[in-house]
Amino acid sequence: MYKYEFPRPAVTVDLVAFSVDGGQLRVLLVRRSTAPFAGRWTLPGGFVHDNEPLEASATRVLSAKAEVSDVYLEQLYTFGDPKRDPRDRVISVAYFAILNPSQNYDGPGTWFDVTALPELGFDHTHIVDTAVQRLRAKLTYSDIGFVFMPAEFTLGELQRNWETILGRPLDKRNFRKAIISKKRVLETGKKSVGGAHPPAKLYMLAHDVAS
Amino acid sequence: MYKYEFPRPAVTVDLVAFSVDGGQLRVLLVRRSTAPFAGRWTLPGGFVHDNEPLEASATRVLSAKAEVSDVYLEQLYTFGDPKRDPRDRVISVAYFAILNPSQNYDGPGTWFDVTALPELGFDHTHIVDTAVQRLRAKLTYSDIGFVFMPAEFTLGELQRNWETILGRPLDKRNFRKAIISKKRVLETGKKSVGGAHPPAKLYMLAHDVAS
DNA sequence: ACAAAAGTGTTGCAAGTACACCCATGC
DNA sequence: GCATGGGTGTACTTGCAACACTTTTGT
Repeated sequence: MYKYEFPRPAVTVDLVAFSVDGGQLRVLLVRRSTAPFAGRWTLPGGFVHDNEPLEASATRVLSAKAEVSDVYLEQLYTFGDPKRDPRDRVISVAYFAILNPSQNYDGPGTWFDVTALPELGFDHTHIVDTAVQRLRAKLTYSDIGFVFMPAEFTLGELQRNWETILGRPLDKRNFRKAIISKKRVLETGKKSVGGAHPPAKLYMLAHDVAS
Repeated sequence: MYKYEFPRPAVTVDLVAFSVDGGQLRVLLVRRSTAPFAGRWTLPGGFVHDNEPLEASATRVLSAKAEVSDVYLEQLYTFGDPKRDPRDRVISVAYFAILNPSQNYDGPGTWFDVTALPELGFDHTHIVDTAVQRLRAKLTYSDIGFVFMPAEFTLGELQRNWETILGRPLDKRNFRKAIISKKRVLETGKKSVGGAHPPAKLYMLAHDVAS
C-alpha cells in the first residue's frame, strides 16, 4: 500500500478519567517508570495503533488491565506543541472519561483529588485543567452530570456530586426544581434505606445521556 | 535523537475557512489534482511538518500563496477514523478560520456557499458540518461573530451577517438591545455614508475578541 | 414618490436566585 | 434527644421574545 511521504509524528492518546468519591473530584494517574519524566505522575496514555480508531485507543488505555465497559468518553483537545515531549515529536489527542461507582474500577493507577494534584509530567497539568474546565461547563447545559451516578440515586446524592464537581454549594430547593422541571429523571417508586434521616425517593435517568 | 518505536500515522491539518459575502456563509475549497479523490473538491489541508506547531500548520495551509495575517483560528476536532483516507492511516486535526472582508483573501481555492456544497472528498463534508455547528453555537455565547466584520461597521451590517451565519432572521430591536447592553461595541462617532437610507452610526469592537 | 435601511419601547413569559422551616430516621 | 439529610413555596430579578411605526437618504 502506498504511504504518504511525509514526516510522521508519533500520536498518542492521553486520558483524563474522572470519578467522584469521598466528596472529591478525582482523576486517575499512573506513575512513569521510564524516561522522560521517570518517577513522575502522568495521565494514562498510549500510542495509537494501526487501524485503531482514536476512541478505541482511549478505551484500551483505560482498560489495559481492568475491564471497564460503557464508559462515557469524549474527545477533549489535541495537544501538538513540538516540545511537549522532550525526545520526539508527539501529538496527543486527549480524551476525558467518566466512571461511576458501580463500574468499580480496579485497574492500575491511583485516584487523585483534582484540587491537590502532584506535579505531572509532560503538559499533563494543562490537559487536566482543560478537562476540568470542560466538565464544569458541560454540567450546566448537558446531561453529563448524570454519568457519575449509579443507575438509581437520590436527589441529595446527585446534588452532592454536582457540588463536588463544581467546587461550590448549590441551593437545595432550586436544584431540585431545576432537575425535576427539566424532566431528566424519573421516580423509580423505590426509596433509599439506611442513613440517619428519612428514606429518600430513588430516581433514574429518564432517557439516554446526551453529550 | 531517540525515536519512539511505534506505528506512525500521517498527521494532517484540514482547514475550514469561513467568510460572509453576498449574503452567504462561505467556505474555501480547493480542487484535488491527485488521487485519492482527484477532481473532487476538498478542504485546504496539508501534512504537519517537523517542529511545526499545529496552529502554524493551519496558518501555512491557508496562506500558502496568499498572505493572510491575524486570522481567527480555532481547533475544531481531530478526525482519526482508520478508513478516512483510503490509502494510508491519516489523522486530521481540523481547524476553522474566519476571514473578514478587509483581509481580502486572493489565494488559491474557491469560495462556496455552505448551503450548496458539492460532494467533497474524504470525510470533509462531515468536517464542514461540525464546523458550521460550532460556529453557530459560539455566535450566541462568544464574540466570534465580530470577527467577520471590518474594523468599523454598522449594527445593520452586523445583524445581516449574523442572520447569514445562522440562516434565520433576527429581530432588529432585540438584536440592537442585546449588542449594546452587553457593551461589546463602542460608537466611533462616525457615520456611514452612501446608501438609500439615513446614515448609520459606525461602531467598533470594544475590546479584544474572546474565544 | 418611492424604496431602503436607521432608529426607537413596552409587555409578557421563562428561567434563575435568594431564602427557612418542619419531618422522618438512626443512634 | 440530637444529629442528619429529606422534603417543600414564594418573591424578586434578569434575560429573552414578540411586536410597528417614523425618519432620513438616494434615485
